[in-house]
Amino acid sequence: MTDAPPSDPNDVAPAVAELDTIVSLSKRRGFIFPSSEIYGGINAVWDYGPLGVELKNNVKRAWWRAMVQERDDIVGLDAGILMHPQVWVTSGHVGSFSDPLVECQTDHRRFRLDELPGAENLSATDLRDPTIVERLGLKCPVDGGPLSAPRRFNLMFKTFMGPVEEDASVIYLRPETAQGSYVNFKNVQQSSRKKLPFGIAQIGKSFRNEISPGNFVFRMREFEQMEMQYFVRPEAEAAAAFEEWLPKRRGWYERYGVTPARLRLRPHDQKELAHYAKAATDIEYEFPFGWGELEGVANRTDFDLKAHQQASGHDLTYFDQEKEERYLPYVVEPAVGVDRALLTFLLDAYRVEEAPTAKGDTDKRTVLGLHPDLAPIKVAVLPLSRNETLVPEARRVHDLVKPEWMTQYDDSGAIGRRYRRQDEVGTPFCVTVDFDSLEDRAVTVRERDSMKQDRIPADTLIAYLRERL
RNA sequence: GCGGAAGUGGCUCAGUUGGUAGAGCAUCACCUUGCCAAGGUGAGGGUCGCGGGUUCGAGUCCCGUCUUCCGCUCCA
Repeated sequence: MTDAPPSDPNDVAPAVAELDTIVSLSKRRGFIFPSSEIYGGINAVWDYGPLGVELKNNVKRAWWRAMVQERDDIVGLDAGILMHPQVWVTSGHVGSFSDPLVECQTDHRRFRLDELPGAENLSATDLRDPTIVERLGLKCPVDGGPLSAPRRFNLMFKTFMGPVEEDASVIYLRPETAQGSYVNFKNVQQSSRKKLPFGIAQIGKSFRNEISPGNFVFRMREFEQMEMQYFVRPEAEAAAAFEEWLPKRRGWYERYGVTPARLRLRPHDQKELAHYAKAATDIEYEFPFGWGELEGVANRTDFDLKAHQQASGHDLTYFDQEKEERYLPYVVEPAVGVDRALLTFLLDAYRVEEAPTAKGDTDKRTVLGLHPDLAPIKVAVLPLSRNETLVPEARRVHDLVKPEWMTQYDDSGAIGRRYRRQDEVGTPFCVTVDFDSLEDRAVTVRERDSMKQDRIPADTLIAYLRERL
C-alpha cells in the first residue's frame, strides 16, 4: 500500500496555492485570524472567523458522518480535555512524549540523544543523566563539535487543578483524544452493547508544546483532532483492519474533492514509530512546503488497554461470546488533525481562472472550489440592484432559504462583483432576483463551478437546491 | 533554543542622503448602470510591532524586546 512520489514531472498535479495566498485570503474574508493579534499575536495559535468556523464545523460533520452516522459499528464520545494525571503516566506520554535533545555547541544542530551512534540503547535514567554525553564521549555527528547535556522537552502542557495553586496537583492538557476512548472502553462498550469489532470516535481539542510549530495551521500548539479507535481481535484482525482503513481514509479526502495526485501513503519505518504503535502509515498531502502528514493510521496493538488495565487494576478485557474467550482487544486508529484537513481543503480548492467580463474580454476569477458539503455559505441571495422594489423581494427569497442552509444576503455593489465575492469564499449557489421576478415570480440560480444559470419558479427554489446540496 | 530574513492603514506594498506618512485593492455612503470584479463623487481607516536611546527632529540610525517567515527538529 505504498505510493511512490510521482517520478514523471508531467504527472505532477498543478502547483498548489502558495501558503501566503491562503493566509491572506483567510484573514481578508474571515476564515482564520492570528490569535490575540492586537497584543502582537501568540505563537502557533489561530482563531477561526465567521467563515472559518462554518468550514471547520462542516469538515467535522463530514468526518462524523463517514465515521459514525453511516456506520453501525462505530459510536461517538466526547471525553474531557483534563484527565486523571495517572492516565498520561500509564499511556507513556509523561515518560516518552518528550525528547531528550542535545545541541551541538558549534553549529547548534539538535539531535535526539537516543538516536546518536553509541547511545541507541540507553536506559531512561541514562538519557536523563547530565553527564551522559561526557561519559560516552559523544560528539556532533555532523561536524564533530562538543554536545550539550541532554535537555528534555515535554510536549504536554501542564496546569493546576484546585483553587490554591500551591496545594493543587499538576494535571495535563491532553496531547491526544485517544486516551479518553481507552479509559472509557468498558463504559462505551457496555452501554452501547457493541460487539467487537467496534470503534469509538472523538473530535476535540488537544494541546502540544511543540518545539517548533508553524506553517499556518499545519502545526499548532492548540489544535483539534478527529480520532477513531477501532477495537478488534488480536492480532491478525488488527493487521487486516489496518490495511482496510488506509484506502478508506484516503478515499474520504478524494470524496471531498482533494486532488488524488497530491495524496500519498507513507509507511513509517521501525525507527520513527511512536512509543505505542506497532505499525503506522501516514496519509500525506503535497503542501506548498512539501509533503506533510494529514492523517496517521496506526496499529496501536493492546498497548494502551494493557497499560491501563495494569495501572488501574480494572479488568479491561472483552468477553467474546462467539469464541468463548476473553482477551484484550487490539486497536487500529485513524487520527486526523481537523486544522490540517481544513488547510488541505482550502489549498486544494483554491484556483484562479480566466472568466469573461461585461466588456467582453477576460479577467481573473478567484474561486474556492470547495465541495458543497464543506462550503461555509451554501446559498447567496442577490437582488440585481439595490432597488426599492427588488430588495424586499430578495429579502423574501432569502427568508425562504435561510432556515435550510447557511446563507448570505448581499446587495452592495455591482452584481458581477457580488458573484466574484461569493466565488472567492466557495459559495456553490447564487440566487438572483431581478425585475422580471416581480412579474413572473422566478429567480435565477447560478452554479459556482459551471457558471450555468437556471431560471426557475421561486416556489420551487428549495426543492431545486435540495437536490443539489 | 540556534542561524538567516522580515515587521508601515483590512490585504499587497512604496516611502529618496533622518524633517512630523502615501498608493493600489478592499470597505462604507450617494448617484448612474443592471447578470459575472463597470463609471463618478465622497468618506472612514495607520504615528509606521513594542520599549528605550542618539538628534532640534526618526518609519528612516543604535540597543533591547516581541512576533512572523525560512532552515535544524517533531507530529495530527
